[in-house]
This record gives sequence, C-alpha cells and structure tokens, in this order.
Amino acid sequence: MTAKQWTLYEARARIIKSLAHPARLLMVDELAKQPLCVCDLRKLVGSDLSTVSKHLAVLKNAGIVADEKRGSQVFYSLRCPCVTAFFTCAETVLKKTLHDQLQSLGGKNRRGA
Amino acid sequence: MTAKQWTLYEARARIIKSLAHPARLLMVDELAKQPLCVCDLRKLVGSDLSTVSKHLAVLKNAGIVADEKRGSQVFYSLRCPCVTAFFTCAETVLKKTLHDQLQSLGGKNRRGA
DNA sequence: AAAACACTTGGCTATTATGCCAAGTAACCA
DNA sequence: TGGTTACTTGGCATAATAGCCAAGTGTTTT
Repeated sequence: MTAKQWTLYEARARIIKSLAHPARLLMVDELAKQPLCVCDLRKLVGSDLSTVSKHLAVLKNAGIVADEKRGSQVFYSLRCPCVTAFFTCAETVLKKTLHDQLQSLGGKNRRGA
Repeated sequence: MTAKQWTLYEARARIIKSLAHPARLLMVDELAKQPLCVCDLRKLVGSDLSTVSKHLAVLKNAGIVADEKRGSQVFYSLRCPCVTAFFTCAETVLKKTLHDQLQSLGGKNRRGA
C-alpha cells in the first residue's frame, strides 16, 4: 500500500461519506429527478433551513451536486447520475441480509422436521 | 415523506456509512478478489489489530462482509459484489470534478485570447 | 499444562459530525 | 427606503467515530 494509493482511498471515502446520511440520500434521490431549490428540499426533509443548507454544502463539496443561483433562489442539481448506483447496491445488500436472516430462521424451524 | 420511507433512507445510509472510511474501502477492495483473514488485512492497512477488527465488525454489521472461522483464524469475504459499483461511481465523481476544474481554469486562461 | 497465535471487546481520548439558533448577505416587493 | 423571502455562516451543545492499549476468549503447538 503506497501513500498514493491510500490518498485515492481517502478521496473515495470522502465522496462516499458525503452520501452517508439519510437526509442527504433523500435529497439526492429527489435531485435525480429534477433540480430543486433549497426551500423545496427543506420541505422535503423537514429540518431547519440552515441544516439543509449545510447538508447541501457537504454534497457540493464532494462534487455530488452543483448549485446555480436563479434570482433569490439557489437551485441544486445532481452532477453524476451514477450515484443512483449507491441506492441500488444498498438495496441489494439490505435484501440479501433480510433474505439470509429468513433462511437461517427457516433452517432453524425445519431442523428436526 | 412518511416515517416508513425515512426508515428506508436510514437503512441505506447505515450501509453507505459503513463504507465511508479509507481503510474499510481498501479492505473491501481486496476482499472483492478473495476472502482474507484478519491478520492479512492487518498487514494491508497497517493499523493495530484491534482497529482492523473493529472496522470489520462495522462492515459485518452492515451486511457487507461475512465472517467464517477456520481454525484459529477468521476469514472475511464480500457478501455483495455490487459494492464495487461504489468505487466506480466515486471514481466518476472524482474525475468529473477534476475535469470541470480543468475546464474552468482553461476558460479563465482562454478568456480574452 | 504452558506458551504462542489469532482475534474480539472494553475503556479511554481526540477528532469529527449533527442540528438548532442567531446573525449576516443578497435579491425582490411595495 | 423599508420589509420580506431565500439562503449561508458562525457558534455552540450533543453525539458519534477512530484508534490505541490492555485485557479476555478460543485455538494450536510444544
């Protein structure tokens, strides 16, 4: 493991970390459909406006979203649609985990039958 | 946004968060090739054995890896190969960010030329 | 049985993240 | 110009992470 390789893993981790929050995940999910202003996103997640703004700053800093000022509003949009791959994979992991848990339960019950 | 939907985003976030660390990312990357024991992974990341063990516990808890005891060793393996999608997407974001930064620099220089 | 090896867990401290309030900036309205 | 809307930033309290050491468990070797 060279220092250079480690730096690459750190860069990747920063991007992934920026998505590791339910509110940010929700916002990204909506932004995948269309650009939205901060007040729209605020209604969506239901937190304080400052909280939403900071979440968006995290995503912007990671390069996940871009911001564009239109009049008094700021619209955010998804820069890389591929982030939806995160969702599908997370979903896969969740499903597999539940599936395996069911399996082991079933196995317990069937044991001795 | 219903409570049920929010719970789903929390579940996804837990999975993504478990990957949001360079050491864990590195380990997952290696485990994508083959199952490895903790001591091998320790050599790889270079941290204390307890630190590596705790990182693996995080991944296991999220359902990313599975553990199997073989004699005195514990081998970890990747449960969902799709997590490699995280890497490729993170890579895409990184590249796009760098590309756009180059673009804007180029634009600055070309301005007035 | 004792020693060595491979882990895991508890405990601790340092760092980082989260989320609210309050204050500041910028655009728009009257 | 004064007020309102839309957002960002600073500050702060609380909570979660990270990583080391030390101690404990289970396995293999001698």
